[in-house]
Amino acid sequence: MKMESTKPKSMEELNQYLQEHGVKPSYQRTRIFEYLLNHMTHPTVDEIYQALSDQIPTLSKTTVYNTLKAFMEAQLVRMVNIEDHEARYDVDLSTHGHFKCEQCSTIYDFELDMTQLKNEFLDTFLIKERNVYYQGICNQCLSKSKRH
Amino acid sequence: MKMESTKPKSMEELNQYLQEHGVKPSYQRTRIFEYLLNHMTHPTVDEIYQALSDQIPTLSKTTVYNTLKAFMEAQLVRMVNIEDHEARYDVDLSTHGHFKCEQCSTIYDFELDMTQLKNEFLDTFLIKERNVYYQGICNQCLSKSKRH
DNA sequence: ATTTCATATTATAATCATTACACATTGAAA
DNA sequence: TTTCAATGTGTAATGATTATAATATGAAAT
Repeated sequence: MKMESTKPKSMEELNQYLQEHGVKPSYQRTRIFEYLLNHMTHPTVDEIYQALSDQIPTLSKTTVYNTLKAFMEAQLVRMVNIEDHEARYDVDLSTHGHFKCEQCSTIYDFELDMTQLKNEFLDTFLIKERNVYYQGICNQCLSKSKRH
Repeated sequence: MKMESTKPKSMEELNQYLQEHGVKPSYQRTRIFEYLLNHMTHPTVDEIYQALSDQIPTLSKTTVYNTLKAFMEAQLVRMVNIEDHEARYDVDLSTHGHFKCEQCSTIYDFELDMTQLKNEFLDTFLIKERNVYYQGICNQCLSKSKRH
């Protein structure tokens, strides 16, 4: 099953997807994965916890941490460390870079052709993960400040 | 004054360099900058503090934090966030990527030609900083494990 | 159905990096 | 030498994450 489509997924579909990827589904895990699918804005642990604890009053923040760790190990999510001291999570596993706007704090995804980057030095290295983080001011904030 | 050369710098030279870049020199600041120049291994705050507190017994970790913050604002150092929850610092301001070995935890610098990365989406964005972080296993660790 | 047992969840406490704050020190200008 | 701002220091507070121990769950075995 592909998770790319924007069509809402049923709990059954999500459970099956988790199982296929070696993660035993549970109510909490499924709901957390569902949240990540519906909020591809690189949420933090706290954002996930706050959003879901309304609907799942017993939810523990530890569970969110444990679940994201399990997702990471199963390679279902990617950690985004563009901010200091706050891990963010991304279900979009396609190759892309992240741009963080200093003003509005939005994190944008952008396409990235890594194959363009040749590097002889790393030829003898085993590269498992590539992260590209840019920072600056996004076009929205730029046009806002121009208007004043 | 260029700080690239590997030749040891006198306190006077370092003071002058800091002053030129808008940082008022003090004994602590000069010694911390000297440490960064002599240890381009992307040290953490704690590593800097531990190393220097022997020679400067009154040194406070807060001073290390404050000093690095001042260096950052003066654009004398670069923060490396390749590890979760631990900022590292780099006096090498040239364009380069960082590779972290999962096994030996060494952080390698590698050359990087960012101009190769074209991206239309970001054309309207103001990019101030670019960070490229790779992870995997370095050639040293690879050859070690092959031998067994 | 009941027991068993591993796994998942939860609440709490502990840890670690970082920041805030209040006070002490320095160093240069008046 | 007085003054004043900037710098340094020690301690406490913060915030994210991890460790731990107790409870709950859920499936296999009886």
